[in-house]
Amino acid sequence: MPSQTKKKLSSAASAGLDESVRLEILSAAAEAFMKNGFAATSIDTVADMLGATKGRVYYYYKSKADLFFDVYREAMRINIDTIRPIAKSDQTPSERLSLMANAHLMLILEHFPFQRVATQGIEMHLSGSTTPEQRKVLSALISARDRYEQLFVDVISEGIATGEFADGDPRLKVKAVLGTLNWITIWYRPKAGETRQPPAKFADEFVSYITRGLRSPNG
Amino acid sequence: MPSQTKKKLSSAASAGLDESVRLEILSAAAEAFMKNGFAATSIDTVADMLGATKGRVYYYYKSKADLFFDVYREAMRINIDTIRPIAKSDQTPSERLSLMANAHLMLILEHFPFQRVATQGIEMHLSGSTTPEQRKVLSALISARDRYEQLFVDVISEGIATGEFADGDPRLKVKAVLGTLNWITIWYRPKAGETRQPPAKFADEFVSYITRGLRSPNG
DNA sequence: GTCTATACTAGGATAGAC
DNA sequence: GTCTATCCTAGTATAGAC
Repeated sequence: MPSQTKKKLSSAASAGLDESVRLEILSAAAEAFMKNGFAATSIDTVADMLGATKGRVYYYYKSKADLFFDVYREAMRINIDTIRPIAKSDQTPSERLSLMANAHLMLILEHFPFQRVATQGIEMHLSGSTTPEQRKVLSALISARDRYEQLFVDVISEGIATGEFADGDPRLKVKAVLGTLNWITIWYRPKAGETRQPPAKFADEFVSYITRGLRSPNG
Repeated sequence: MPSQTKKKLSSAASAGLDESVRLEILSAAAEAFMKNGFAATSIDTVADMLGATKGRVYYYYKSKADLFFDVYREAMRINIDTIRPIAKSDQTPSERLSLMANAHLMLILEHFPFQRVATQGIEMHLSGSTTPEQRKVLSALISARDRYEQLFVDVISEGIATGEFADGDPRLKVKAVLGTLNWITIWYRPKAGETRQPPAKFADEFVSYITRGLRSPNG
């Protein structure tokens, strides 16, 4: 029996349902959240972008918050998967950090809507009015973000230890570094057409600002 | 006739009405917008914080957008008034820039809700659905922000010219600098009680990161 | 000037048809 | 699985009393 229009597949693989549909919804949602923020985005709008109606969205996600959370989770997954190998590679701390900063910047540009959502923050939304299950999800996401930042903290701590980086609190330094980069999601607006343009110009400017900012004066 | 409960005063001074009430509303609004963002903030909430009802707020502001705009305007006013004198003082570009960065950081901490609102951005809200009058206000605010950033651009350009700062696009460098600082409004949450604590620890960390980041390698 | 209605709409969420 | 129809709440904004 070939040619069944893809049905549930192995119920094994499915925490959820049709994976490709889920991703389609996810990226429409990311774009909507990027443009209008969480509160101002309606499920109707997301559905419209898919040429569908609410029904479709609510079949995959039981609430707007869940949808938002899943966008955030996806962003963190991408980031950790990309940056971790660099953080763990065997180069000097300052070499690794340059590469990490550069890669993070590229991730921002390539997955702009997702990264923008990630910077909107999650704590602030749904103040108080969250269900217990959502609280659990929320804290899982927060700790994913912390794990991501920890990759940077570790490399910077090493660099301080070797004397490559200036003394100081590595956690604050990470905030400085990620602030430099994540702020891009606030002021930069990629033209609709241009995905994946590599604006080498500003990548270099930012990365060298960061590495100089960290480097020890007597390094 | 003494002891009139403060009435309209000289109608000359009043673009608006009672100034002190307006400021009270403004700072309650700033706090609400900081916590929940524009869309998720209701006028009822703002009124509650004042121990009043909507009526009071709508007497001073004809829409939520106007209220938001006024918070933003106030933030820019504070920033420009504080930073401009430093930018125009007669010290070396790198001295001035350190002072400007430090002052901007202090402004963030002292007027946290206002600064947080300023970083939420204004363009994004009310996409499309704005009245012509609001569009005018909006573009006035955007140009206030641009004037503020220009203070930094000018100093950095000078510093590049003198060789104190590394070569590169001054506009990008400003984004890097302000990103480092403004990002604080995203991750930092001041304890309810502590206004005006001067966490000298992290001020120094950030300011020296910034100055090293800008400085010419052979400076 | 501030309050208490009240009108009006957008939008989250669900039920049930197909 | 997706759609249509509907419920229901929250929240903007206004009118009119005090």
